[in-house]
Amino acid sequence: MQPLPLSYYQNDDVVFLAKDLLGKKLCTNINGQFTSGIITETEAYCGRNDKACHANNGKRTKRTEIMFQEGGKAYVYLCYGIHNLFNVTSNVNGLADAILVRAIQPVDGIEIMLERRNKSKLDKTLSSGPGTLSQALGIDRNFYGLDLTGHDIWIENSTTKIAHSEIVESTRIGVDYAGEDALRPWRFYIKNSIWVSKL
DNA sequence: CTAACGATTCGCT
DNA sequence: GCGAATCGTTAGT
Repeated sequence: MQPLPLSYYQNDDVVFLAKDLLGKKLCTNINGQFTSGIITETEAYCGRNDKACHANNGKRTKRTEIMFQEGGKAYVYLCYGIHNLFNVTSNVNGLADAILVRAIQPVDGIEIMLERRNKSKLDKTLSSGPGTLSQALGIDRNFYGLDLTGHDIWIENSTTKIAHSEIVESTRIGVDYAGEDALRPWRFYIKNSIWVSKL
């Protein structure tokens, strides 16, 4: 399967993309260790008029800079001093949109992921949460700015097609500081999946 | 330079 | 269910 092309990420509708990414396969290849999982939960962050977004209203800092570049890159940042959170950037140069991937269903390299997570058996705690899925896939801040059409990290279509009726929407997690923008229904996950951070 | 804080997780009660 | 862990980023002095 081919990585999704650059054009896929240039879409100006970040909410559409957040939903469309559900069911697709997120893959990493680190020193020959191939791991992947089906994206089961996402959140949309828009660079305009969304106080939950780090790059809201043109807030350019060293950290947010990558979101202003053309879409299709990895935005990884450290949260609570402990966790690496992985986002897909989208839209065209100058418009800072991103999709946070919050959970995956493990597919390839499960033994490798268990080892990275210091776990012995496979259950939802392996990769259902934005910090834990990054650890399972080996994503850290070295991935900041990496091209998602390259060979280290990429996203590809899978045989799993998610019908619109199979998508549950809710408010985003942990963004209470965003005031009324915290009420936007911009979190999406696959109905009936156990690979979700929180019901 | 300093201080406050976070798009979370884990372990303990 | 609750609180600690833990450090880079950010904005302000």
